[in-house]
Amino acid sequence: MSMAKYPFESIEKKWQARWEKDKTFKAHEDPSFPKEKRQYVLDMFPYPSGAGLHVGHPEGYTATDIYCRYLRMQGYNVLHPMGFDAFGLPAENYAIQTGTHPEITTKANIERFRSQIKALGFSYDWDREVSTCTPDYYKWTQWIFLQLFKRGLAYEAEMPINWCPSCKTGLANEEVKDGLCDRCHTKVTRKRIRQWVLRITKYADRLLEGLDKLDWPEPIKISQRNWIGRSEGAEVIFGIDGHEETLEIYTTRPDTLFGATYMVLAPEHPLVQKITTASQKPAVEAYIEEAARKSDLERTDLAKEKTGVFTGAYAINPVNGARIPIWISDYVLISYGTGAIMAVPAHDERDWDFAKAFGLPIIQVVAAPGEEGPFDREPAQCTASEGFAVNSGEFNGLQTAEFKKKITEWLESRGIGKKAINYKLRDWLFSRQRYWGEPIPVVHCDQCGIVPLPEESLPLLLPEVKSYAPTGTGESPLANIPEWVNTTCPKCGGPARRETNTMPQWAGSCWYYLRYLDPNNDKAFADKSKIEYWMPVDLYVGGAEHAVLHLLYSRFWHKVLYDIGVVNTDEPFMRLVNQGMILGEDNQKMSKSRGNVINPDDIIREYGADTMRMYEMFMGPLEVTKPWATAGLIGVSRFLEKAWAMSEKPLTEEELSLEQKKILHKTIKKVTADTATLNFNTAISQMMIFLNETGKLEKMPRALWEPFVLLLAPYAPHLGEELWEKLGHQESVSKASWPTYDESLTLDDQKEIVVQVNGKIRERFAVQAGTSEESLKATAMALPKVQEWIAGKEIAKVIVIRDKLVNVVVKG
RNA sequence: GCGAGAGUGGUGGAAUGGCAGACACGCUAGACUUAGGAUCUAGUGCCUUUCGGCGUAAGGGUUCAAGUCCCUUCUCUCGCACCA
Repeated sequence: MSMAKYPFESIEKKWQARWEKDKTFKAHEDPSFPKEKRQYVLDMFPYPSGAGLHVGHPEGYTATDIYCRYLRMQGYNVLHPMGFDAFGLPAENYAIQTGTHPEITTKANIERFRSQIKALGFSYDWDREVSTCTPDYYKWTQWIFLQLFKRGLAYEAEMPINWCPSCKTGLANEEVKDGLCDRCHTKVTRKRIRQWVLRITKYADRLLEGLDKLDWPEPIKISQRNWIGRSEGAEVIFGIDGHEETLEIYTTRPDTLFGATYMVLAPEHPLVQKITTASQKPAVEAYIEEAARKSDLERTDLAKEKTGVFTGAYAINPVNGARIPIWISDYVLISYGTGAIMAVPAHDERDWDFAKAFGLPIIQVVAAPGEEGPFDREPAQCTASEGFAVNSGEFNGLQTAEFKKKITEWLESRGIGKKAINYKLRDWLFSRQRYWGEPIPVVHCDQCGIVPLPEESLPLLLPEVKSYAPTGTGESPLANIPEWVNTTCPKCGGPARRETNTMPQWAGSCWYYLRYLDPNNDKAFADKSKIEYWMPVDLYVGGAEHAVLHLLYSRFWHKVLYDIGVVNTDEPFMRLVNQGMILGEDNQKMSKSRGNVINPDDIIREYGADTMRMYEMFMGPLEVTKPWATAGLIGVSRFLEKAWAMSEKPLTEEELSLEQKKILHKTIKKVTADTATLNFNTAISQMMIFLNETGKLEKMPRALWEPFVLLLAPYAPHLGEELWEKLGHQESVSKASWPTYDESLTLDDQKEIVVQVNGKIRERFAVQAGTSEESLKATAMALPKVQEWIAGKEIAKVIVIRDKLVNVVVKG
């Protein structure tokens, strides 16, 4: 007899319609749930691309969905929303090509995404859906910007920035990877342009410290720490021979001051023009020009030889009065520290390379512990490690750490230096010269300067434009609409011009988790009581690619909102889990060009959403990168068919046998523990074991089947509902209680004891659980096999582990 | 270069320091049936006729006992990358 394919198409359609109609998963701020019985479980919302949902999306979404359904059945009030990160370049680039308004494209894409997501049966509260591109949403993005502005955290600056010639917009440092645009992989160039910048550096320390209390994957925390890149050192002032000006440098190794044999300024350093001697001027100017032309990629190419030019000027080392040449080189960055360094070639790899290239002197000032001189010759190699001081006058012999402290004090007492802290983190370049983003709500007034729009006037709507093409001059297409640009100053009423830059895509996603709390509020971004009720987010699941972008920006905004007093915690996301990437069947990243893309729609059509969901969870641990295998999907599909077939068998009301109770309670225990810890693959495996063991039954006892259906329901929610209904229940299975287990029924009363001789398994025997060590030992020793193996040998000792093993250790 | 993570059957993957390979795919044989990605039964790490031996990237160590802990090396993946 062939097994009937279970009718997933009709079942899934039926329950999706039911959930929608009944608003089964609508979340209410019900005060009867105590704080610890409320959970905010958040997915990273998708950018609704034209390509539709990718198999990667359902992975994280299924994980949180199973977890949420489990929590609800455990008596939690759960907030589980979904929305769309809807501003962004692809829709705008499409608009440039076709003239279709990005809003139209975006809306269509959102429709498609929403229906694809709904087809997977996730238990979102769809009444809370948000899109970052709607005016009622971006009104509050603009409002937050105004709060940043008022606190001096948003400022205008004209500075050289990362410029993507293809996207025709500026990029934040975080959006540049290997010197290429993170989005289109075009080589990033530098461009000097008027920008809006957010003072994230002011929060560097708090962003760093806040990490300690977060339950986040350690690699993500490390990435953020590295990105912030806090370092402690000293600023030291060098005199310049024949000049009034002084040269300030930053170093983390003030203990190597005596080893400074030359200085290097970034080509852009303002002192360069002043100190360059007439004879060096042509060479210096040429070098500066060349450096300016280079892309960041060319400039930071490690493989390349060090380049540089002597300025003709000399600095005076404050510790010993030495007169040392001042060079310029592009290996020194204008944007870090003071844009100038003292070069200690003996103890810094970069300086060493430079000194070798230009024949500059190298003086050893740090010796390894135990190293014996002489120290008066040029060292054979560069070492950055710590040790004790040599060639450092009165400081000779001091350990590195102590020397650092002493010399910093020494410099400080003479007013020529001080302790200093630096960060790699730069302020966040926040403006984009593009159309499809939130307009920045300020005007430029000749009388009043930069004037923020009054909060009551928000949202400042994105106007219609004739052409979406970037001007390429560093201004957005908005600049081409005089009737929009020309306005009046809200302060003095005089003529003023609107800001034509827009915000980056990150702006909307910085705070969307707050809007879900109260998505229709037009008085505030969210009502305080609702923030109190749900925040912070208990579990946040998404891809690791947002390690430093979204997750750092969000934390920054959240801290600002906390400082203003409008949110209740200074961190938004307490626990973070990264789902691993799903590769193609060929073990390569899925991509159109490789032709290995799996479309979720096809899988759902052929196997059903429950199979799709469950297979993605069965593939392996959530956090791990793993390849898709449609062959493996069949195993899950068979399992669900088996479950369906089981439900077709007659139901009995008889008592369970002890064996049946045991497999049931073991299964409840394992599935409960593994679902709570997001170990879905092993939970599914246990459910398979359950069905394998009970599958032979001709009739199904209700007491065995009902709890199993409850366990299955979060994983295969449509089938779960159908099976629950077939059991005679009126209410949704999601309203039922999670089954409990009796610990004593999960334990075996017969144990197999392994007998080893010298650690090798030689025999086994069965025994009542809890049998004493003495008894186990006696039984084991008496076994003929064991006797054979130990014959004629001296017994050194016998290790006995209750319920597990006996290991006889023999000599000879 | 620095940092993080990972290397287990033909495949995806299981294993509080205590039976390596659960579960699933695939494969082999058989049953049942006709064509349903069927289903059911048995088997399936390698070597060996058996006894047994060997096996978790490689090598060493700790331990009665190591996939698991420690050291060295190799390979792969992902971040960061002249930040002084």
